[in-house]
Amino acid sequence: MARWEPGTSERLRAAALELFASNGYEQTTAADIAGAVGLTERTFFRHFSDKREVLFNGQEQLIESFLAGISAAPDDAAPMDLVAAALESGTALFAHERRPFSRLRQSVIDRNPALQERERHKMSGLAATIGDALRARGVPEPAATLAAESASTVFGIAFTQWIGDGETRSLTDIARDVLAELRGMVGGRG
Amino acid sequence: MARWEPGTSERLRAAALELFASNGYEQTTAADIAGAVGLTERTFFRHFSDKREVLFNGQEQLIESFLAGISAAPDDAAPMDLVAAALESGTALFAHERRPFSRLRQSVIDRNPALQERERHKMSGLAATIGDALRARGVPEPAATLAAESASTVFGIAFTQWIGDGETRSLTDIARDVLAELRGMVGGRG
DNA sequence: GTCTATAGTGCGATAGAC
DNA sequence: GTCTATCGCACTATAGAC
Repeated sequence: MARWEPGTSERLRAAALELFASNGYEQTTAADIAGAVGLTERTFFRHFSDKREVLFNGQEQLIESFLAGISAAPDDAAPMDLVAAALESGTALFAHERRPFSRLRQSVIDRNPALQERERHKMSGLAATIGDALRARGVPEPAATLAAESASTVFGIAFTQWIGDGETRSLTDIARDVLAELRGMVGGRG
Repeated sequence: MARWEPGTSERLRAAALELFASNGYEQTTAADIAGAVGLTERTFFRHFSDKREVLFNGQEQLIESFLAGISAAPDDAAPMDLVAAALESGTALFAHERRPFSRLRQSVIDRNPALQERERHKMSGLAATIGDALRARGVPEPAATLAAESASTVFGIAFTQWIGDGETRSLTDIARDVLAELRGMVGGRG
């Protein structure tokens, strides 16, 4: 019998989401979350560098998935092809069953400016990492940054649609449509 | 003779930038900044809702300038024409003389993750406001959001170039080039 | 202007796993 | 013995309430 249960971070995250959803983010202290899983505030901060992080940890695989799509693309792929490849791969993580969880989490974030700020920061980090991958493949500036930011923007818009009321399409399908819309809008008629 | 000096916010902002630049953001307390201009910590927080805000207040005219460009565009302008108009107008605020100040301010931000987070948040607010303006002009979704985010991205990339070492072009000229690059990249050859 | 709650840090002590 | 997760306590700064 272990002295400490495994998966402490996961349990803290689950408890945090639950408490944030029912009592509000600001009304929930770090000590409340820790207490809910039988730990102390100090331990909470060992697992998460700050209180917001408890809602944003575990996104590493999202980044990895975007990067995997880029790695798998053919050598002669244009920047926008790499964006498409990254989106195909990155959006595949969001299975239909995940929608209720994503909706709940987003509703918490949408009600708090500090959390929105952190969310933007994370999306920005995603774009930066994609940009690095593109530059590593030889995409020059400013194309690499433009492409990376476009991928992040398309993902964000698609995600918002995906968790929208009554939406049933897959995130991947939505992202394809949004990307097509971007191509049409920027490319124009000519 | 006034009871207190006018331009308190401005003096606090100037003192803050100076202290952040020389001592670091985290090493500078709100009380330090207030003390530097003969005020108390409490007064600092009456002028700025939080410590980071002291570096980001005063960007309202940037937003207004972007919106003015959109308002002035012809009725039949396409979304990307509106992006171009917004950028022309918004970038015009950054006169050459402002470069040293912008460089110093950015160097402070670049050295602190919390400030980068706030910066992203502000850029995000800019994109959201542009998006509102586009929707008000009848641009549908997701084109409005895509265009607004593109404007914000182009501005960000152009700004980074503008404060780069040895750069002499105007921000407006750089933004034009970056926007052209975006058009070329997304539009592709066809 | 004062008072207070909370976020977040630093450090030493403890106690199981190995 | 080492390693690591936890606790407990003291502490500062932010930020908001009064």
